[in-house]
Amino acid sequence: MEDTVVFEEPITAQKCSENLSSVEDAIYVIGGKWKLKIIIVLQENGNIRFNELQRSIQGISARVLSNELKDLELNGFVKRVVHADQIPVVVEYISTDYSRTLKPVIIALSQWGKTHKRKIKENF
Amino acid sequence: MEDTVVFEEPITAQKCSENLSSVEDAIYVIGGKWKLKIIIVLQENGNIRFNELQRSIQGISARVLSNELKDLELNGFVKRVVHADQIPVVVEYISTDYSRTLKPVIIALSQWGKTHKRKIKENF
DNA sequence: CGGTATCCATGTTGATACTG
DNA sequence: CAGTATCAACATGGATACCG
Repeated sequence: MEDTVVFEEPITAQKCSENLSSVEDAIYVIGGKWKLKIIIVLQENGNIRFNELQRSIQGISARVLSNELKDLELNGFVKRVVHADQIPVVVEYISTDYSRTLKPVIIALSQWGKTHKRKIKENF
Repeated sequence: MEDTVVFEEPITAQKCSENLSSVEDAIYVIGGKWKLKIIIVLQENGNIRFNELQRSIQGISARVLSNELKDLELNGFVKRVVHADQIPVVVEYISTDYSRTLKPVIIALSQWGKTHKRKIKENF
């Protein structure tokens, strides 16, 4: 009548409202069209400059990127580093340790996205 | 020239653009403020009616819920079941097997959200 | 280069009312 | 109950120009 082995966190009814609120919190900070993408590119590159970053992310405008970066910085996912010793001043963005805690989320999303794409292709 | 053991998908530079595009695909279908929440509630309940669902999801309006459900149905995450034999007609929404493939994503987001909330509290 | 300011088009949402 | 229609309010986003 009962599973003897629990191999992964099951989605139980009790857990679920908790789940819901945690997922809500997560979506609140890393949701939206761009945030995770920026975080991924930043993790890929170690350090990257504004225009380079903009070029890396298809379709984002300077204004939106600028706003997103401010947001991400406030929440501790990104660090803005200014090299004032160079002229013209060089600004670099780097990902933080905290942004690396998102790795499991990124992996899960990436894997799901990959199989989803496969599924979509099969249906045509 | 080939890895003999792959123990977890590492975030490497080569993998990353692939990552990026997969995550993009995922966000495209399950992104936004409501979709994942609806999916979670549906998975929790097995079957649930429209107004019940609306009450379960804090702050969503009937119009938005209706649109989201249509979208989710189109993408195979939700099934709309009409019990025409009852008067007035009862409509129930149930989650599909395909929506269950999102379990790892939900778990990852939920766990991250939980520790994030903890972190935020500590900083005050 | 690394942004910001402004304007404007478009999209999204909320409130309310209404229907079968 | 299970939505839909309508309209107004607001948010978001692109385009362009501009600045230090």
